[in-house]
Amino acid sequence: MTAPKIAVITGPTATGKTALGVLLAKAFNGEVVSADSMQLYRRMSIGTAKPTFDEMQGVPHHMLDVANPEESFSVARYVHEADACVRDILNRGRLPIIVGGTGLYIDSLVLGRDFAGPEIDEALRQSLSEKYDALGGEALLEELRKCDPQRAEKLFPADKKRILRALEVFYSTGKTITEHDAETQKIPPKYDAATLALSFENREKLYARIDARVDKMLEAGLFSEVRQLLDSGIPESATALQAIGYKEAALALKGEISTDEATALIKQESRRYAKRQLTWLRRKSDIGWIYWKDEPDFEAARQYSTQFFSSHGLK
RNA sequence: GCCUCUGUAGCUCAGUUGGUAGAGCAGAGGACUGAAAAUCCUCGUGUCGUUGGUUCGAUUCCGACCGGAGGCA
Repeated sequence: MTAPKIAVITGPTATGKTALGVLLAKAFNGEVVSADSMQLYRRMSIGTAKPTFDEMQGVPHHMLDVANPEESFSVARYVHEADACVRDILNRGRLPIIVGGTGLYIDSLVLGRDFAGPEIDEALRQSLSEKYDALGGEALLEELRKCDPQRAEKLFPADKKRILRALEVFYSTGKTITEHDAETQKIPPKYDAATLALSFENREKLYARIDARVDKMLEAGLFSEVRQLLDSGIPESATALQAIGYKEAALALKGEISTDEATALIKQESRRYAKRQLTWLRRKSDIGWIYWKDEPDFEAARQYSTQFFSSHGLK
């Protein structure tokens, strides 16, 4: 039994993934499955550059608007729901094209990762968090060292999230996260993905494009979108408010920083985000990279992509 | 025109009682298995404005010049 073939289009933010995804979906009888940790929230469209109705050009898109901003989402839930979409598309004889910039989501979906434990024990997470805040990172890292020295070795005291998660996995399943990871690594990839990544030949071009897109978002009404979210009473701790553009706009709306400062911050954070995305992607060897020179050249990309997908057995 | 202050890393500045210099920010690189647009780790050579002088040795002291800020006329 061989893994079903699917396509993936990824790359840092503002490189034209959405447009290329639609273009290829039309060429390959495909449907788009978004892999974006923020576009999946409803009422967050401008700041997440969510594809508009026109941009979709009739191509079905999945995993957009599947959660409310006040909900907390997770990779596990993404894999669960996105995988159902992918199977459904395959069953209907069409090609699933995963489009997005959230590397962890893409990898987890493609590899068919199974996450440790049935559900998050919110009470346990909460108590560990309080303990971390009270005793400090070194103390919790020491606690982890006693049950999972290998994992503790890799973590730094300040990495609260990962220390807590490692402890959480051990306390709720009795198995260390190291053991769990080793087991999931043995599982063969669930899908045979042909992965394309978009970027620019030089960093300045990418950054200029990001800056320009932020300006467009502001013109399109990012601030009023954020205002509406805040007025709807979503908690400040909501994952959705960690989105770049939203957290900074929220600060400005509360009067803590000026709109100019917010704008500059949004641009800077977006650039840093793109850098992290590149770091994530660079370690992967089996990616077909498309580097734009000045502007995206979708005709050239279509040719390259068609060839790339064909060589991976997609048609 | 005169006086005072000032010119050190992309930016803001510290410092060297004379032995060629260091922070924050910016930036770069990396990690990443249930918050991932999140979270975390690492990385600082630059004609110390230019040019003369003093000195074994000057970015540090002295002079001139150039640029900036303020004050007096």
